[in-house]
Amino acid sequence: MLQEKASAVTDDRVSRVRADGETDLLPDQSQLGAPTAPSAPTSAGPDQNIENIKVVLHERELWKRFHEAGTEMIITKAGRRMFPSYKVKVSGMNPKTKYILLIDVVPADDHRYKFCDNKWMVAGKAEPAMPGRLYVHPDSPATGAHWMRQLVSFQKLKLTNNHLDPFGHIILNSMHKYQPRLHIVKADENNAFGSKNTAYCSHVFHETAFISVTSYQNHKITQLKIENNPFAKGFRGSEEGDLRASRLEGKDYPVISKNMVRQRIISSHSHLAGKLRAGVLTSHAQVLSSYPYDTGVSLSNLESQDSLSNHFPQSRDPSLVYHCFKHRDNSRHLELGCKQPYLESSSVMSEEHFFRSAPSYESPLLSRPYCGEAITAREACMYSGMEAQPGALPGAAEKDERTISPSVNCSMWAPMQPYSRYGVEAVPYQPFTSHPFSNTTAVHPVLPQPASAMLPRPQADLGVYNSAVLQRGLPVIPQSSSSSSCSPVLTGSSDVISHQPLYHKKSGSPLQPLKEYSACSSQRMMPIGDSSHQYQVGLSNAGSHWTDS
DNA sequence: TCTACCACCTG
DNA sequence: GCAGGTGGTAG
Repeated sequence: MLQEKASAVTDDRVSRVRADGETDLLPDQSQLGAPTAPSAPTSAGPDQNIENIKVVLHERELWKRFHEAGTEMIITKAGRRMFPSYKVKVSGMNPKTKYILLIDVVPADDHRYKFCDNKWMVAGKAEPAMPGRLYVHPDSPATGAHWMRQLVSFQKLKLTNNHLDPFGHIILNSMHKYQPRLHIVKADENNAFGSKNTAYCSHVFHETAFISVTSYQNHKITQLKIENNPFAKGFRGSEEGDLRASRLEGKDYPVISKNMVRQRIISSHSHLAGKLRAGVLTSHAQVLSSYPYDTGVSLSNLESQDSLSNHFPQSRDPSLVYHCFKHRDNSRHLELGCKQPYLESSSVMSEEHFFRSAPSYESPLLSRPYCGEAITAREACMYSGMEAQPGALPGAAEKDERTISPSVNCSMWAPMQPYSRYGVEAVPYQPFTSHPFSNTTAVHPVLPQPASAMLPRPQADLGVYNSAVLQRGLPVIPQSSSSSSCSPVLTGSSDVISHQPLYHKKSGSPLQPLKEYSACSSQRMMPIGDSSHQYQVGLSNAGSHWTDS
């Protein structure tokens, strides 16, 4: 089900994940001017060659076209797919090793934007981050051979602005900038990760960054979508799609849409105003400089190309950053049963400041009291084990190369930081004290009640696999158009949280993947389909900088 | 700014 | 024929 036919990806840039640890590896430090040496992905351990994995973004040229115009992604209550779709070509995997591929979408910065004068501008502080969720590829876990055989498509991933989304879609705030990230996790013997020697790599393609909107702001983006998205074909064939609009209104002549009128007016006004003000058209310079998290690192060679042309205020550099981590912790067995067991969703809210600063999020879903420690914990990660349930996932057997996860229960929970912050504050190869995806240095054992337990929906229980994990886990701040990171080794702090059940399930509510819900008569459960692959991640907020609004 | 609905389209 | 993905539009 994944993937459409594999197609050439020659135009895509290969992520610089190099086994030899060459320049492709761009640890944070290097970006910050620190010594780069040690950043080589820790290839510690036998068969830990996850750092050799290369990922090429499919249709990179298309992504770049969008990026240059300032990519916008529609978010709706029901969930909207991304276009272009996130598809990658993976190579360098061990054909027989099982991997889990997942995506998370993290804030690119802590700003809220507005589309003004035909360009995006910072419009204030970002809203508190939405509950972080992960989208685990439906084929996970699968062997390297499986992943490398064809394109890996995440086209079914959906974005929503519904804070209480019951479908497991990735929740975002409108008018905020986000950065999707791909994570490749080496599944352990139980088709999960978190146990000893678990390693993962993260890949960030900066051209996939976007601003979430409820309706398109930039007409260029609208046109790019119409021109390239097959589902929007009905809007093609006439001057800027106006003819179709006309037809919809029962007219034979083109009708100029509000959007176009607005943009045309804005455009001309901007053009004029710019000339009047400075004698030249406005540039993005001021916007660029407004980024607090701009590392100020030299926008190197690789990146500047798009940062200059991008309509987004750029906060980082487009080159490829690579980071690898290896989870050493033996103490805990963190399982991600993508195919089988879906993890119960963990609480989305993990930080006290979140509640203080963002009361609006205190929905019934999230308002459960947390224990003090949990509240203060900024980087808590949680893992909880669960009974194996082999074969629970229908259809799993059909996939020859994939294995059924005997048991799963994994949940990570930590605050999310704006993506770009990593470049500024994160320490690249800092040993993980918690989850592989977490780059936090401190993990607090206490966890809040899972908000998911109160979710009135099916996927609330699903794998929620907190991504804060991922968020924190990606230390790197890619300053390049694409970046990768491999985890050094997780230093076993996972057990710190391991003894704490992440979920407090209602009795009778099995911790299973949503997929199974369809076959399960358990209350609150209902079939959801693909969305089950989207996991809730920990809350994303991280710091005081999110506190506002 | 956001939502629900629409006609049109793909698969 | 159907389910579901599109952007446009009214409100």
